Amino acid sequence: MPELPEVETARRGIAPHIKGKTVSSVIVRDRRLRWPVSPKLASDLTGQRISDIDRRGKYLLFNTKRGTLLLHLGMSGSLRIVPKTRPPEKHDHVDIVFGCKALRYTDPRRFGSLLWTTRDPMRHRLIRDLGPEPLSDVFDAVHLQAAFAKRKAPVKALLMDSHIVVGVGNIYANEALFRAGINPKRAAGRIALPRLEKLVASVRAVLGDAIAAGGTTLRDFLVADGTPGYFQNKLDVYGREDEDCVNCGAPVRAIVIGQRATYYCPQCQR
DNA sequence: CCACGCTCCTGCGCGC
DNA sequence: TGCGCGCAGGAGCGTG
Repeated sequence: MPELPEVETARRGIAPHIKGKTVSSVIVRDRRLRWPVSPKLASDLTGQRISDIDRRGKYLLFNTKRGTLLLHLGMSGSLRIVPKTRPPEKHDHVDIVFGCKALRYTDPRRFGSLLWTTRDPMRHRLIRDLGPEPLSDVFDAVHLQAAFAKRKAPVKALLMDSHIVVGVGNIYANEALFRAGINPKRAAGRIALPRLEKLVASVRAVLGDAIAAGGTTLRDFLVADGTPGYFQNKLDVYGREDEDCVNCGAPVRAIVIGQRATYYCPQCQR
């Protein structure tokens, strides 16, 4: 499941291959994604030059003079640079062709999306109301304090709410709360400022570490596939039910919050 | 405004 | 070894 570090790694991986390049054609083999790929996508995109690739939360924004392609990898989406003649495999939904190379979008579970917009992408309804980037200065304890005020929902659920802060998926929410020593069930509105500061630092550290790890394993190009891959062996609690807490040795507990698997140390996290 | 639950989908792990 | 069941999960959206 691509989370923000994986999306950022994907962005950095593909950008050198397509920045400044002009789309020669678009092949849509399977329109079925979270929202059906528009029949007009090919004509909208063909002939456009990709000026740059931005990221907002887990959305990648492929900017052109005429409009922007908003791309979300969903749960199982991935992007690869392939020779345009490489035969497609199962779940290869879309090729965006640049000369002899193609940017190939693959998505078995079809939770991803490709949307074309001619308006200011920052005003697009999917982008407009997103919370701050977790690695920016806007994301700080005071912001969390305001967003959490009077909220009784578990802090983990709100930490994963993209309207409060973008890019913190299930795995990193678990990890950040562990590092901050905060119980994931705790009512968000009942966490004092100093602990929110610790949470902010933990979110930054967890995501920053993962991006750095992705950067170091970046090969000839990139992937954004399944699990955190390169980061997997650095997980302290996620997926470690009944194993020893790396901090105190108590067994890691697994519960469900908001229908999502939640792992924490009942000793270290209060 | 807020809380919560439903939904989409397929690969994979597990139990038998 | 094979089969079938159920889980996993981002995030938009509907409901109360």
